[in-house]
Amino acid sequence: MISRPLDLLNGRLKLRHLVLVTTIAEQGGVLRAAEHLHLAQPAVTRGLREVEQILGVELFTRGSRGVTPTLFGEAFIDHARAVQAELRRAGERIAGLADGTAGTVTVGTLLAATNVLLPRSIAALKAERPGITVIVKEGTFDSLVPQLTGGDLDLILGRLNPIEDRPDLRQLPLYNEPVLLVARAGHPAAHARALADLLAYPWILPLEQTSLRRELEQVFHRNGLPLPPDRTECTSILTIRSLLLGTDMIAALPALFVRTDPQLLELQVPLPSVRRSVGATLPGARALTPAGKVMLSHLQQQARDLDTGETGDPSDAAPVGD
Amino acid sequence: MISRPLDLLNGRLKLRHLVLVTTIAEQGGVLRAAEHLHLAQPAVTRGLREVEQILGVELFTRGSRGVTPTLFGEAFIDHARAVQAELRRAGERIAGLADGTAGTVTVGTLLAATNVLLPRSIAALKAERPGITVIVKEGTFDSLVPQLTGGDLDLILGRLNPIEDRPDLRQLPLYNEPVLLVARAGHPAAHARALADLLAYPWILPLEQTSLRRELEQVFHRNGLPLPPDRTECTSILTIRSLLLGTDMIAALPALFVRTDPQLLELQVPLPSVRRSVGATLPGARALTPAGKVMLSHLQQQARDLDTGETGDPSDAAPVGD
DNA sequence: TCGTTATATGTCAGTTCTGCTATGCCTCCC
DNA sequence: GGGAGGCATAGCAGAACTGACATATAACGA
Repeated sequence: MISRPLDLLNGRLKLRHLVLVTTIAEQGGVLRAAEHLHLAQPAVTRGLREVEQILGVELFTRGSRGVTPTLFGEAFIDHARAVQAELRRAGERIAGLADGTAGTVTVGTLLAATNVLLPRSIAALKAERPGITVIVKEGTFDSLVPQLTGGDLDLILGRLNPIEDRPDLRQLPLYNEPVLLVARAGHPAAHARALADLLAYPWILPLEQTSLRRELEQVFHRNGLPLPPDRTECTSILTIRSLLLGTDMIAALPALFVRTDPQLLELQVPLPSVRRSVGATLPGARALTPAGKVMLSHLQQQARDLDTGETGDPSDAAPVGD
Repeated sequence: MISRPLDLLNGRLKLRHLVLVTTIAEQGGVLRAAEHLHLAQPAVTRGLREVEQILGVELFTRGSRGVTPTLFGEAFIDHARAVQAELRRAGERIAGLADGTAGTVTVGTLLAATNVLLPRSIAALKAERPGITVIVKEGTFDSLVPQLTGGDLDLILGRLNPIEDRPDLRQLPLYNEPVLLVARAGHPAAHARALADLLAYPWILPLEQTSLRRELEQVFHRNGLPLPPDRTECTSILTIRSLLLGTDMIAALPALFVRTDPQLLELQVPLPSVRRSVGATLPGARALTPAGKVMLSHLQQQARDLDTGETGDPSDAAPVGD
């Protein structure tokens, strides 16, 4: 007596059958369903009989004033509605992913962009597309690149590193932000003008894996100076700031950190040879996801705003290469 | 930039497309999917392109060692799987409803059958088809009939009432169970042999709407007796039992109540004219649901057991236990 | 009893679907 | 640089699907 559980995926059942059944149920009659679907009545009747034949049960009892669902009809209508709802969701999801209304963008960030550019861009993105999930992963360039090529990251944001040896990456400059030497307000070397005058103080340097560190080492080297003997290596920006405020330490930090913090002092020793271009590093092969594109466009917009806000100072034009 | 949310129910998308996509995803390649579906490879390729054209996005990136889902592919595959799962459930549900593996049966019950027949039948039904939900509604025949014809009940179980005036009902006798006069063990009238001897005691009678009440009145009438002057009307079996045990009241009850309760005493005054047939009342028009049919078949089986058990040895109509 | 309302059935034409075979074009791997 | 594996494309024939029209049938109500 127990029949086998009906394979509805063998091709006989069509989606139109589901639409048909739910429409008949909603309209309460074959005729009304027909006009609602812009069909002639026999087409609807036949469609209904097809479904009933496929299922092997009667879905509606035909009355003289329309049709009413049977026990099976009630059950099947539920499932038919569920399927259609699922397909509607699928459509919305695909459309959302395609136009960047939904989706996820994962941004790897170096120190440079995290202070102003990234928060502003996220805020702007969220204002326009609340459906996009943003994930931020902090790290060094070397630790983020494998995640980028592996597909875990959509883009890396930060001071642009040389990538001549990485043809699978491409870079997109966003704005220029000089690196400044920084100390607390009231630091004894506040008015120093030469790098040599700062050697005696303790320094906070970036980790050796970072390109900023390498560039700083070159700065000392070109000036014929050794690295400062008293060194702390640190990437945690909160730690750096506390150290700066609590001691006489000196650090090299992106300009936007300093200029948004009244307790920090910009020293008058420029670092002209340090690359100042901040931008996004993207995978060369893979195309950006729609959500990633939207994020990138906001990054570009916010970067433009930063640059124009900064044009009062004409001294920072071209990045220095080597 | 925001596209309209993709109508996937306009007839272009087919269920086979969904199967196609999930199979390709599972098999990791068009070719493997093709052989898994017993198709040639071009058919699969074309089907995939159809879906992609319908959705307007690429679902798989074609590689040289198969295909891998894109962002959209991942999303769409989820929904496609959900749809297929829903249809599988629909198939199981319909099949279950059709063969009585699932579903609901709602039984209206009068006093008579509730003690032994119904519990046993429910137990047997549940043992065979745990998926069937059983709902029991107690009431008088008159109150249950509208629910039966209205579709709220599948059948009414109990002492059969005359229904000559109801052509929209039909009855199915199940077994015979006499109505006995009952009192507590040790009742002063324990050995009375005539109805007249019992008139002086207080009686519990069924409500006036019930047919048993009418038949009892006829019994008194035929014996030339008035109704007992001291009367309580009650249908609650628990109340009746307590009253019987705690007082000298007399009641007319189905035999199976008395014979399964050692504290109750069967009086030696028979009621031969009271109908003894217990059965099911069914709607004449509507067909029984599958679950209803299964319930009815168990009722018939259990009724047969009761009848044979009673012809062999009337004393051990063992209760189902509780 | 006759019209009204609704569903069922038969027939038919155009279109789409669905499968196939044959073949082309990549990319990776010897 | 030539297989081998794997996806894309073209063309085609038969099956099915999908729709319409005309008409039959059933139930209800005035």
